[in-house]
Amino acid sequence: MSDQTPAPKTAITPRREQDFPEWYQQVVRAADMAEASDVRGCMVIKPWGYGIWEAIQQQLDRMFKATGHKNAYFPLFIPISYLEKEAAHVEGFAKECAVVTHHRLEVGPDGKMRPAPASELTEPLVVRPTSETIIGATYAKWVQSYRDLPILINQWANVVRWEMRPRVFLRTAEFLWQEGHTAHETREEAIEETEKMLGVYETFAREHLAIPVYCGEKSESERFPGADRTLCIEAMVQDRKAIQAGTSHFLGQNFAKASGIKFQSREGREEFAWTTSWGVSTRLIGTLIMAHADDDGMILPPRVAPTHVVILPVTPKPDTRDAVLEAAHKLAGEIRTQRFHGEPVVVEVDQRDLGGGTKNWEWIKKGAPVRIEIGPRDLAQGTVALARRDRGTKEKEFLPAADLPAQIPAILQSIQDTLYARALAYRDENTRLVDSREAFYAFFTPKDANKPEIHGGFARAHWCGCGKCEEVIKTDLKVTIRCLPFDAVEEEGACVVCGSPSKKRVLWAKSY
RNA sequence: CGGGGUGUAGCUUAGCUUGGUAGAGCGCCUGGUUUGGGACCAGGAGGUCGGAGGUUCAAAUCCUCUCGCCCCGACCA
Repeated sequence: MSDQTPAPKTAITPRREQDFPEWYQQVVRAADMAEASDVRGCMVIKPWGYGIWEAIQQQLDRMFKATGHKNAYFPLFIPISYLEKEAAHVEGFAKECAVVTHHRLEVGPDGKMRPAPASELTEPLVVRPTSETIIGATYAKWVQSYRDLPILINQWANVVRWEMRPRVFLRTAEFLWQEGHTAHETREEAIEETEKMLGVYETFAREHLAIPVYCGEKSESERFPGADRTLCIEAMVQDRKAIQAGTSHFLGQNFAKASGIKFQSREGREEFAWTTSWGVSTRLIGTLIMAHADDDGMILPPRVAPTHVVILPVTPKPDTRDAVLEAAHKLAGEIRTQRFHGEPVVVEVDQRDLGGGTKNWEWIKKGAPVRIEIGPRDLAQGTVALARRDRGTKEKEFLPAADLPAQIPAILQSIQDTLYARALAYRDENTRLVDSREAFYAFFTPKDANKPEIHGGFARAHWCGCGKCEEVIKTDLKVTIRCLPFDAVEEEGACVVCGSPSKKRVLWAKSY
């Protein structure tokens, strides 16, 4: 470090290129989004983080409703026997289940609380790691005729997966998500549903989260336990790793057979339903952070920001204080009459008794899209100072206060667009066509093995389709096939691992 | 669960090798000076040094056990 010119001071230490995982944690902390709890692997989502989740929820929910889905709620506890019904499913989730075995506590001989031996459950309950089985068992009761189909239901819930190595938002033992579960009369209809919901996720990621994603299908080894096909959206974040941002599964008749979702068809035959499931989780918040934040903290796409505009009254002298505050609230009121994508613009006047600089930096670190300062001089001149989080922290523009409210929606959209363009450019710069094994290994090998720099990215390379080649790469480089992208064109090629012929390129990357 | 590391105030940590029962910075509280900016000065609150046992006149410091956390692996939205 000593031989370098000092980098400009940033709000977050370390910077991204110094230590990305640590930077991530510091951004979460500086933005006051969440913190680790006393329960291992579980996080407390604080108001600013939860506000982002609420925005995600609200907007996705609207999209689900628009595609014909309704919300419902199913039990948190799943009888262990349900999980056993689908072989691949048990296999996939058994190792990470929290299990309830008792229903009462008592004081033991050592004076400490313990589960009362007499209260042991005849059948242990699993805390849902996902709800296919219990929802399947319920649907089985609901469905008798083809006229009962389709069932199009979504659930907003928490799930528990006992992960070994938790990371705030990205991998926690308990997390919040939505899981859609649908049942259909035909295979074609279920596949159409699976693809439609992936499309919803893609649109949401692009338009709301300002994150470009690749849509595609998982290879067999990465498929959801029990699914026939797993579709996904894959995003690139700033350490050039991939993160699965959403999945949509075509479950075939696997769960219908396991749960007994049968119906009498139009022809009078008894048939099994075709089911799907699809979900996104609080992991999206982690994805947002890693995709957009910079060395001064979070940068929120306006569409999912809990607060769009923060007004910071500058009150240096007691005699002008009241006038400044009044003007600030008046401006806030005017901006609130504006709409951004159909919703009122959310404005907060921060008049806490703290130094102006402190407050300004707090909002920078939280990633509020727009900060507006209004002080005595502005009052005299009829201006305000506007700062955008997608520009430099010191950059501010003095604008006539009267015209400002009407311009806010356009400014927010401009920030939204800038973030998307930036993320897209970054992803495209770091996505390569790779055609040889040597080039592939070189692409994914850091120059300094002891302290790996940010390297690699997405490689679009040919693959013969066999699991063995996939495994070799995973073992050697920790690189996996993220998906078989839908946009892949047919071309003659050779598998980068074994050289066998291949018709299409797949997407390879290190991943979260 | 395997390998490595670590545990001192809310956070970051000094002290531990050479035992003498804690020191700093940030944050917090109070007062004052400041004010288009993460300010300054003064005063103050806050720690049974992860826990249990042992050695000793005396343990944050030495020994034993135990628990938590972090990193690397296996697993994952």
